[in-house]
Formats: sequence, structure tokens, C-alpha cells
Amino acid sequence: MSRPTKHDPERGDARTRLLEAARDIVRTQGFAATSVDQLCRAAGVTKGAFFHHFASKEALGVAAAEYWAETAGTLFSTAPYHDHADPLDRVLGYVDFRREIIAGDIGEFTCLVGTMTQEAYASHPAIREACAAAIFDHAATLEPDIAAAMKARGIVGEWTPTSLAAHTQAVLQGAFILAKAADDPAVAIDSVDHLKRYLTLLFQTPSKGRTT
Amino acid sequence: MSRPTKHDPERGDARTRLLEAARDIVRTQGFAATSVDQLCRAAGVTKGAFFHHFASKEALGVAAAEYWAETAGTLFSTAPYHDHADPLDRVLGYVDFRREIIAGDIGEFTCLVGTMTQEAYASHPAIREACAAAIFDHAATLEPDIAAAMKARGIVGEWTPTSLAAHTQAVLQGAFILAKAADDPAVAIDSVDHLKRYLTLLFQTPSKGRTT
DNA sequence: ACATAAATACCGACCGGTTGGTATTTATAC
DNA sequence: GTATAAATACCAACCGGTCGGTATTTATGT
Repeated sequence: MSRPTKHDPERGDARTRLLEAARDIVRTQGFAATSVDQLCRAAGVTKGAFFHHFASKEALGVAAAEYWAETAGTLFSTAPYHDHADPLDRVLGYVDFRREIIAGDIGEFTCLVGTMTQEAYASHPAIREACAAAIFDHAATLEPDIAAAMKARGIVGEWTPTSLAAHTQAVLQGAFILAKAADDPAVAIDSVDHLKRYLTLLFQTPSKGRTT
Repeated sequence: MSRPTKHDPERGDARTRLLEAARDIVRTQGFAATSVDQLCRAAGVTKGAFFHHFASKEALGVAAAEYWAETAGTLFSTAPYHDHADPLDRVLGYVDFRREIIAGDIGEFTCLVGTMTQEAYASHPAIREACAAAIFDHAATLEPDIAAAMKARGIVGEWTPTSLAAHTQAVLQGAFILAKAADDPAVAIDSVDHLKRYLTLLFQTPSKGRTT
């Protein structure tokens, strides 16, 4: 055990390590099934440190959602799909980028805030709000490109950029659930392919494509 | 309290009441956050009865998923959308039927097995399997109509009836997550509308609509 | 028809371990 | 020296699960 003290920086401070532990463990076990002790063990800190940084387990959940939104924000804002000249290519490039991420271990590509939403939407309003912000703020980053693609092609469909952006997130979240159920990422990739096909059909339609 | 004995049938036996309590409570709180005591209180039975009918809390989770699959099975097999002559109309009728269900309280139209999958896929393999069966067996009921619609229109796309059926479930599951996050069923309805639009575009396409 | 045996269904007190959270102390940084 | 960060010790409530027992239904032997 040697000397446990001396403020060992190791990898980041205690708060960040707890947030990263939450990201990894909550994604595979869920929020309720993850105990504070387990988080502390994984982060290599004591309970005292936990409750120094977070007022409660719920507060940790909120912070984890915010941390998730932050890291995802930089991941996607620096991704290469923004380089395409055509706005539709940027949207399709986003879907391709999401598709690439889906591989390997399920606990590593699935979405923390989607998982937490399911458990916390009724019992922990603060967590629900933080998750909603993470999801819909991320969706909002797609709206300008969708709107530009609509304008460029003169599309005036009965749907809005907001609802289409939200739909992309719904497909992704649902794909994650199916991948977890099937214990196989392939089914998630199939759904993302269907999403890309939808976007392509939507924007290649010469007429308005009335359906409803 | 009067006389508690004499095998009071009230509303179904203890097992069914526990299953119904699980369906209602787990959908809003999640599996891990729902205690056995809470289930017993809601079902009006004692802990002794619980562990008489179920070997463990996990076994209750498996049984709840199976019960869900059973009740959903009768709900959808007796639904009116099967009456359409055109197989595509049956598929679109299914989507309409799902759309109609999405209304009112979120805890009442969301999916038990989708919720449980998120929490249990890694920690409770038996629950994961039961949820997977519920989801994919339900999806499979759409495959014959999808296949018939493809054949009727001579569509030989790069996708399969199985993957499209699974995709419908992904959209629904994702729509539920977004509804929970936004605390508003409207966003779920929007996604279902996008799904219907996708199906319509897919099957009205004269060419194969190569995209990938 | 009836006594008896054996399942089945259910009850509720109880157990050891874990839970989220607190109080107090100790080390570090500026 | 004082604010911040972290460690230690501790707690009452709650957790899933057990257990000995009782009531009721069903099967069986005569």
C-alpha cells in the first residue's frame, strides 16, 4: 500500500476520474445499479473525496451528463465531416462518422445520456434535464446543414430541420438498444444504414414526396 | 382488514399482480431502482409470495419480459392493420397503429423490454435474452408483409426484410428515449412520422435507389 | 364417499451485507 | 494561515433473500 497520500496526480484530479468512472460504469450497468463505493473504487478515491466534489449521487449523474456533452461536443466539432462543401454531404458525413464509431465493445460506443434518461426521467428530474440538453443540443448542431441542404434543393417538406435532426438521434439511440439486446453491433449498423438511405431518398426526391 | 385468508382472487393471482406491478413500476423507475418490497407493496402481496413465485429478482425480470411479449403479441395480432389487402398498407398500418398508442403519460406507452435491456444487457444475461426475444420476435411479425411488399414492387434493395423490420423497432425505441428526455411525446410522434415517410419513399422508388 | 397425503400458495419475521450520506481529521496549495 | 482537497471512520435505512410455518387445493387409496 505504501504511502497513499501526497496528492498523486496520476491521471487527472479526483473529480475527473470520478466522472470518467461514471461514464464507463454507468453505461454498462445503469445509474441505479452503480454504487458510490464502486465509483470510488474505480476512480481510486475515497468516499470523502466523492462527497467533497458532488453533493449527492444525483449531482454526480448531472455532472456526468454535462461532462459527456462536453467531450462529445469537441469530438464532433473537430470531426472531418464538416469539410464537405455540400451541406447534404456534411449531414451524410455525420451519419458515416457515427457508423464508424459503432464497433467493438458495446459498453464503449453506446450513449451515456441515453442510458441515464431511461432510468432517471421520472425519478431524477435534474438528470433528465441534463440528458435532454446533451441530446438536443447535439442534435441542434445538425440543423444548419439540414436547413442549408433543404434550401439548396428547394425542399419544403412537411418536416422541419429540428425534427429531422432529432430523428437521427432517435435512430442512433434505438440502434444502441437493439445492439445491446442482440449483443451484436451489426444490427445497430444496419439501422444507421437505413437512416442514411432515408436521408438520401429525402433529399433526392424531386417532388415534395407527400405521404401524410 | 377482516379475514385475510380464504384465497382471495381479487384481481388475478399474486404472480400476475406482481408481473403487472413490475410492468408499471420498472417502466418508470428502471429495474435496478425497483425494490422487491416496492413490487410487493404495489401488488398487495408479501415477500413470501414473491419468492414463492420467483426464485430471484432477476427471475421476475425475465418473467416480466415474457409477460410483456405475451400481452404485446395479442395486442398486435388482433390489431386492425392486418385487414389491408396490400402488404405495404399493412406495414404502414402498423406504423400508424404504433403512432396512435403514443399519447398521454410516458410511463404508459414506452417499452418495458427496451428499458430493461439498457440496464440488464451486461449484468443480467437472462433478462437480456428475454428482452431480445421480445423485441426481435415482435419485429419478425412484420417481415412477411415487408417481403411481400418488396416482391409486389420488384424491389431488390441491398437491405433485407429482417433489417428493415429491426429498423422500425430501433426508431420506436429511440423515439421513446427522446420522449422521456424531452418529457414530451410529440418528439416521438415526429420520429414515427419520419419512419413512415422512409417506408413510403423506399417502396415508391421506381429504381433500386442505390445509395451505399 | 371419505380419510389422508402431498402439492401449491402464501405469510411475515428475520438476516447479513450494502446503500447513500455525514462528521471529523489530515494533508496540500497559495 | 487559511481555503481547498482528500482520507478515515461511522451510521441508520434499506437491500435481496431465507426460513419456519399455515391455509387451501388437488390427487389418491379404499
